[in-house]
Amino acid sequence: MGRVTAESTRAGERILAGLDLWAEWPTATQRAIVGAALESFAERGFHGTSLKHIAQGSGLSTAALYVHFASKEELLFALSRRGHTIALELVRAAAVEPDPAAAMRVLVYSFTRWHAEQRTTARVVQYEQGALTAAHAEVVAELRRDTERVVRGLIDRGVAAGAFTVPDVRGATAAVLSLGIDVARWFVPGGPWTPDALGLLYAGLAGRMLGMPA
Amino acid sequence: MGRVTAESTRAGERILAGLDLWAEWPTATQRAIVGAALESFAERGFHGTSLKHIAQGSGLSTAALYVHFASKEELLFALSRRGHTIALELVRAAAVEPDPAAAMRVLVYSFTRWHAEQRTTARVVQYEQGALTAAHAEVVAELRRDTERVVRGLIDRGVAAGAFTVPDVRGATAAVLSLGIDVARWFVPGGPWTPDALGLLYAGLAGRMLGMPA
DNA sequence: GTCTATAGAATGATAGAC
DNA sequence: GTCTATCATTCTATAGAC
Repeated sequence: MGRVTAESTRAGERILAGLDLWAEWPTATQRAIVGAALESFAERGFHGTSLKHIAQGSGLSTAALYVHFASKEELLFALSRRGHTIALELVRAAAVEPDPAAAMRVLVYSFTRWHAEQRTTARVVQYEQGALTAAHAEVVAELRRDTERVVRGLIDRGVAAGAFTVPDVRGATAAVLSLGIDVARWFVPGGPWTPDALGLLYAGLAGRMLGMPA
Repeated sequence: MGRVTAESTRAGERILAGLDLWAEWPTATQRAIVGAALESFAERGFHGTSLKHIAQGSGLSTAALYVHFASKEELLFALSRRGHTIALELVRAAAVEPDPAAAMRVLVYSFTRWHAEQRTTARVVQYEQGALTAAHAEVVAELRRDTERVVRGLIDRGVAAGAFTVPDVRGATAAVLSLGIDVARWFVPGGPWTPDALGLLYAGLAGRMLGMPA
């Protein structure tokens, strides 16, 4: 199994390296604002964050923020959409691998590692949807449905190929996604696992859930 | 396996029936306040909830709330502590079963079903800790550590007895808890699973993760 | 124990100078 | 594009009548 895990790691690392959260915000000021908002939203939540937090975190006045973003909620939306897009691209990149078992290992490795490494972004993505306007919430809901469809499609493919054995494909999809997503809630750097080690561990556990031969 | 799942269901149902969230609040007014707070905290989060929400949800004025609770944060703390205590009692009751495999099935079934059935309470328990004062956060953190210890202890016992095979006991503990906890985030009544069906499904998936013979 | 009224602070967002 | 100043509102919590 050593070879297999090393391959998953390398493929997963390549995928993660190809994703850049910041591509949407080219200027230093934008990045300072988005970075400060990200930190505060992740730590205190959207409603627990005031513009003063974001202003102080980015070294600007509250008034200056409005030159770059129309409102606090628009700032959250931009962040949430970008994070959801990254997560979707991540699972899509993993799912292109033809062998379902290998694809699933890479997917769970990357998805888990991303939730650990980018814990701040992931928290906002996974837990602050309720603060969006209805129209904005629908945009990210569609991205979430796409992500879920990719994972479900891969499990379907694995079952059809005889690589996986699952009692309930939708249930297995929910479980695989839950493992990764919940990492954003509990993971703290400096604990028992590096993001890499956790990704490998969870790839193995997900494989067992899907009835993959060890 | 039909017999085994039926037994897990019955044992889990007995445990859930023995737990009463409301025992701490005997009067109708208290229950109205706590119920309204629970709904709003779960839907909008602590910081997204104003006293007006709670007052309107309970049919009282905002001033009347202060007769029953010292502050909004004390109300959250009372709720969070009670919910954490229920979750701890739940896993403890499941872990008394001598056979590790049976105990784990009952534990995952009950824990998952509780997070689905009591989704409102579970959301506040799992996602609003950050809004507590440092002193109150420490109280619930200790309850969480106790819960984690019970699950870890059961996995240790199963490994020692040869009933489970896991590469990393702490990692397996995190994964088993994550499966149940994350249900509070995504579960909606009326979807593809009843809380009972999801509990059974996840008990099976957790068993596979732990290397339990089917 | 409940109410109306309100204090006192903080909030999201805007106006207008530079 | 950034600032200081400020508006209008909302918030948690309290005062005092019943």
